[in-house]
Amino acid sequence: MKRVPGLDYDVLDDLLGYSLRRAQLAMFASFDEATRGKHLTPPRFTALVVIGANPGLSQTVLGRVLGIARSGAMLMTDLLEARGLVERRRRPNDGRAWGLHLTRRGEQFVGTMKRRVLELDFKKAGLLTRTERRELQRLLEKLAA
Amino acid sequence: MKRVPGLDYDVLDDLLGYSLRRAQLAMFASFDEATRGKHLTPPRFTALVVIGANPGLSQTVLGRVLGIARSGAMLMTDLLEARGLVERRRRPNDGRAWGLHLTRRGEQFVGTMKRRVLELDFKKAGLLTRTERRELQRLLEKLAA
DNA sequence: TTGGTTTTGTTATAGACGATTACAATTCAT
DNA sequence: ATGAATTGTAATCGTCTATAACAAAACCAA
Repeated sequence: MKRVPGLDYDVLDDLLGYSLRRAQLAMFASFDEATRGKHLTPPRFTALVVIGANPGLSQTVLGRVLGIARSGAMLMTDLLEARGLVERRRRPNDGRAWGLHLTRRGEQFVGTMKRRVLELDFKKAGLLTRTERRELQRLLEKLAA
Repeated sequence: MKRVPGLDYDVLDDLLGYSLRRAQLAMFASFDEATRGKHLTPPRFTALVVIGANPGLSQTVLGRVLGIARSGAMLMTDLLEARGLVERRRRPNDGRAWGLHLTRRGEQFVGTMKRRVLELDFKKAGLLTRTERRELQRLLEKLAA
């Protein structure tokens, strides 16, 4: 979302929320570049990473992580399962919930994507010095808390 | 999107893009509080502010500001017009494009909303010192450039 | 144990939002 | 003057999300 030259943005330039949105769009472009052609989106990437780091978690928890309803987490799981990246396994102690796991192929895929996303994220953040980056992350954390 | 306790977020915690998203959600909550019951969204608010500050702009330019297609800018305009906040006026020198303007009611509404959104935005940003806020905005601008 | 409550996954449905495509009217350029 | 570009519009589609309802399983309280 390039700034339109010669346009008065009025109060928007004073809003932290708007600055955040603009910066986020810039980072989203990096994510896009890192995942081009892989049919990934930030939520899908988040899901894969979290499942990889927390094998066996339920769809309900996945929904909570992503901030969406259970039904949405289920559709997401369907998609990732259809692509052979994730599988549902029965839980021994709970017949209701599935446990989500990465398949071997999923693990390999996520590994590659993590590297590429990290790389591009750091490249874009390369506009900042290391000190600035750390400071930025600290301030953002403070806001989100 | 509250953090799920006891969950491993893996590489997500190292990604600037993810920190930005979390911070943005926090700010979005403020926006929500400021505009509760007014049927506003960030894009609608942006449209109203920009039309107010640049009377006579075209739907094409509005779309460019919002980062959406012309057809979407048109639907947005339809909505705001139906609510009596915006009106299309014929342009003397260009029979194709409409000029967008706030109605009197629109101006009043936007004025109130600007004050409230600014107020809540600053309140949320009150977690930061004035220096921190300025620094944060500077770093975000640098990223988005 | 039993009977009510809660949790989980699932299905169905609807709505918001944006993209793409195609088209007519107008303007622009050469 | 005529072909190209711009603008608004309409129609259609896809993606993502929410809500509501339901069955199966687990939990809990007496």
